[in-house]
Amino acid sequence: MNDRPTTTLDQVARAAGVSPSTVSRILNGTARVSEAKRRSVEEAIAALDYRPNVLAQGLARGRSLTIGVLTQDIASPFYSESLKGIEEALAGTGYAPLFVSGHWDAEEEARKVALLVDRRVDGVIVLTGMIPDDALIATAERVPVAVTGRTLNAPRLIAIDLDHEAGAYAATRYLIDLGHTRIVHLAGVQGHADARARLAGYRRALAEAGIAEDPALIVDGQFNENGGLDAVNALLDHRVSFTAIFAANDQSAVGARLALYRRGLRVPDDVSLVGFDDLPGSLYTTPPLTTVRQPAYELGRLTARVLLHLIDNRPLPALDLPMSLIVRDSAGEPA
Amino acid sequence: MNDRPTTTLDQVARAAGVSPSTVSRILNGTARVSEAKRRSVEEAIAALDYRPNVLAQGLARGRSLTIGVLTQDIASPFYSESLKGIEEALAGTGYAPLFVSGHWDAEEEARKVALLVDRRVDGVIVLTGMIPDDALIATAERVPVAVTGRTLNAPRLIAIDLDHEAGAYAATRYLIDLGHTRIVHLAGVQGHADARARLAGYRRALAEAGIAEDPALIVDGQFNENGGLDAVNALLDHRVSFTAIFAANDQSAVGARLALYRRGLRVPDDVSLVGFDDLPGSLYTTPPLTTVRQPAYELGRLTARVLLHLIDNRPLPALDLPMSLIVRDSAGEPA
DNA sequence: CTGAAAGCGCTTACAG
DNA sequence: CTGAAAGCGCTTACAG
Repeated sequence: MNDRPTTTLDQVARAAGVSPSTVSRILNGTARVSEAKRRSVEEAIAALDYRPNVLAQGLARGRSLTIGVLTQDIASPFYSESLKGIEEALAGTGYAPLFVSGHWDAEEEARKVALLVDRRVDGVIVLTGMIPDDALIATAERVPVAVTGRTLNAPRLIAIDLDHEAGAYAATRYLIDLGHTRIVHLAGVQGHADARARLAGYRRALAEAGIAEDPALIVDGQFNENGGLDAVNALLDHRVSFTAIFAANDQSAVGARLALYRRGLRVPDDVSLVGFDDLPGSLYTTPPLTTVRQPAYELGRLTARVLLHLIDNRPLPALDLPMSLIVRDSAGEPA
Repeated sequence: MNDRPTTTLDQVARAAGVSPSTVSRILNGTARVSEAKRRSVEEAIAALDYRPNVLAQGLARGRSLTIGVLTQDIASPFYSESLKGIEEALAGTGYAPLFVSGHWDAEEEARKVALLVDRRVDGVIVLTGMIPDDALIATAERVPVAVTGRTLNAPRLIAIDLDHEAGAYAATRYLIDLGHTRIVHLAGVQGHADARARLAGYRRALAEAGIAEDPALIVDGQFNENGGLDAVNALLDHRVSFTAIFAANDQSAVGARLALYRRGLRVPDDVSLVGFDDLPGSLYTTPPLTTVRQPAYELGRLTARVLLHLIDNRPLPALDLPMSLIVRDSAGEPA
């Protein structure tokens, strides 16, 4: 039942009284064709409502016109912005993105990448993830790959990273300049390179300001709302004193904000809060969140562009994208 | 540069000393094969690291093993939950979802659907959208389609809708039972069927309670944060009196909440607020949002399942999914 | 400019 | 059980 007869190039050729080769040439603008034939082919195409079979084209040309994209969670508020950027960069190029999710599991990521390769994608984009470098290098032997969130050098592979350490430094430094010295860091998931880099930036800012690091102030926020909520609850339960929180991402900042709200602590009057990412929703938290903006959309767009260049063997564009502190209303001077 | 030589089925056949047909049969378990040949083929596959070309399989079998999914915005917090449900339902079936975005523009949606058809997807899922019914019915002549957010009857097409009117009724009724009579409705985008149904539910609840409808209380929230923010600001500027807000979706509720915050109005002490959708983030707003839960994830999963059944001509599962009021902390009795 | 032919990498009746 | 052959719907050297 699945098949309604689709019209094929051969039928068009017959209807127009020309050879299939000619139809193909007209379709692809791949050679000069007499006006008469062109016209009759175009008429036949219109009359039959012919649309080329992209799969068949792919098989014949040796390229699928699809770009595989490994994200971690299709519904992630952060990465979905990057997906949007990828969509945008691919629009009008003939390439379609094929999205798969790895869920931060190295094995699942590897399986999903294999699935992309099985479908003969013309290039692969990997949005961070836990998949080991070697696996990436190995797949780059079959197909060009562009990966974000790590530094890596290999043939047919290009890695784009942002300076998370610098972003975290700027955020922490901002709080210090405001007068805070008891600054909590809601750390990200252990093992994530981003989480490590952000912690390092926090530490560097403290050290530079001559503020001794207090291990009690570095807690696990798990990169999500619930992690932030639990961590701040625990801090409050243990009567740890602090005047500011630097969260490793906006989601954990939002969780922290709710914990404070529940205890009757005001932001920023009682506690200052700074996040990381600048999710679309962070503009509308109460109060709007001061945060480090990661250009997720632009990152997606750039990564896709770079991959296209890599596929066509063209010289690559510049790869630098800035992190920037966005000052809104959630941080102020200590009470 | 794009092509590292990939090993083909023919090479496997040669290496194993059998015909290509046999290799294919073993790959697909489509016929009995002698143990000896099976073994040598399996060895050859392992030795050559052979992976079938899914595109070529698709061409030969007349099915692409991909399901086209038209969403409106890949980064929408609501629809991305449905995408996740679709992913989940398709996992392990051999089908891969191909996501495209229509951006609430009927023409773009039609173009994107055409793109899916060009790629010979085996089925199409349309997550609401503005594309007209006829267009959907026409594409159903080429490929099975499952569409959400509307009611429609046609061959090879199945429509799944939720009862938005009932959900809105429940929300409004809840506020009325709490004692509110001056209830603002932050309406959704004009022309969206969902928006109309939710407005209707609001009206029915008022009418049933004998509360006269005040046109000044029905304002445009545009289904997004900024719309909710602007609308509530305008209400406050014009000194319209109200004690509660029923927003047509959570995003506009969040914007409304920020407007109230900025004016120093407390939620729920001064103004009660109820949303619609139950986005993942609504659990973490301050205060956590009372809202009507739309089972977005389950909807995506069900839609994908139904489509698979349609493709295989199997009897369809039940299509009902409930809306439910989730009571959290943003609504209370009027001051 | 244009057609016949071979080929892309598979599958699947058709014979044995 | 298994192979040779034809076919899926295109593209692209190769000749004219």
